Amino acid sequence: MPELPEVEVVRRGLADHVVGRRITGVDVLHQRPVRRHLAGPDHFASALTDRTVLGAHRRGKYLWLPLDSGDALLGHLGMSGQLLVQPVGAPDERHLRVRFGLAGDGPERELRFVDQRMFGGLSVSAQGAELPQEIAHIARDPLDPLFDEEQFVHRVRRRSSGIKRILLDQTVVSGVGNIYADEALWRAGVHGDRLGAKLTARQVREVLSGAREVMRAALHEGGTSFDALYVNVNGESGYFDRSLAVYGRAGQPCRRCGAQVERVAFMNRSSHFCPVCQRPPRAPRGATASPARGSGRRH
DNA sequence: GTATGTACCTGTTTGC
DNA sequence: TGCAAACAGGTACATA
Repeated sequence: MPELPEVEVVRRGLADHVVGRRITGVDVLHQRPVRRHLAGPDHFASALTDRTVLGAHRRGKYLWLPLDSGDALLGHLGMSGQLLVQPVGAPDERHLRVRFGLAGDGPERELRFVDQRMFGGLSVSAQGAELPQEIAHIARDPLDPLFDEEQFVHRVRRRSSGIKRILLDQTVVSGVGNIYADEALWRAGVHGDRLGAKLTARQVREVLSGAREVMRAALHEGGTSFDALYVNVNGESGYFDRSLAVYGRAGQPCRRCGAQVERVAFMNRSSHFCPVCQRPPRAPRGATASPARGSGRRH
């Protein structure tokens, strides 16, 4: 599942293998991945054909490729999207959605957008040189040199939502998904249900620091991979999943204290945490204790 | 402006 | 064995 490190790995691959090449043709094999291109698949294809890719940029989990037309190809991998560079004639992937012909130095290639679950998407943005207007609302990510840490602390502490939900809000901080939110919170020793407004500035900084640590580590190892749904442009998976502390480790011992990692439902997905290292907030007056969470103390 | 819940998707796993 | 339900989760959107 692509989060910031995975998307950055893909961006680097695009910078190496696609920038400087000309798009010779576009084949939209499924309409859903271009649903955000409101002018339709034919317009999407014609706006890209015979255009040269000038760069490969990223904001959070969004990628965009400025073109010599002044437009940009804007993309998001969603949950299962892949951008692969393949030789012409390579067998089609099972979930191949959009194919781009590429000409330039060396043999002809294809850029392929493969997406099993089709949460991802591609569109052509009219703004190529700068941040596309479609993603102007996406905040900078924690690894961005221009990320404003003080503003982040301020915004988190103004919110009365749980810190995990805030971390997943891409308008507050980008690039954090379910996996790295759990990992960052574990590193900071903060439970995801703790309200932003109830955290100290120091705790918010520790969560941010945890996010940076886990993202840097993942980036170093080429991204997280669980089920072959995430691969880089060469089709290679990352190996970071071996280093995850809580995500996907329910019932296994916490790597720090040995307590059993817990998994609870959260926003139609899962949260993983150590009930000892990350003490849940006290239930509001009148609320009953959640049996899934227990007392928070297991030793 | 903020908080919260849900639709969108498909392949795999789980349970009956 | 076969079917149905649950599950995975990022984003946009609707509602309060």
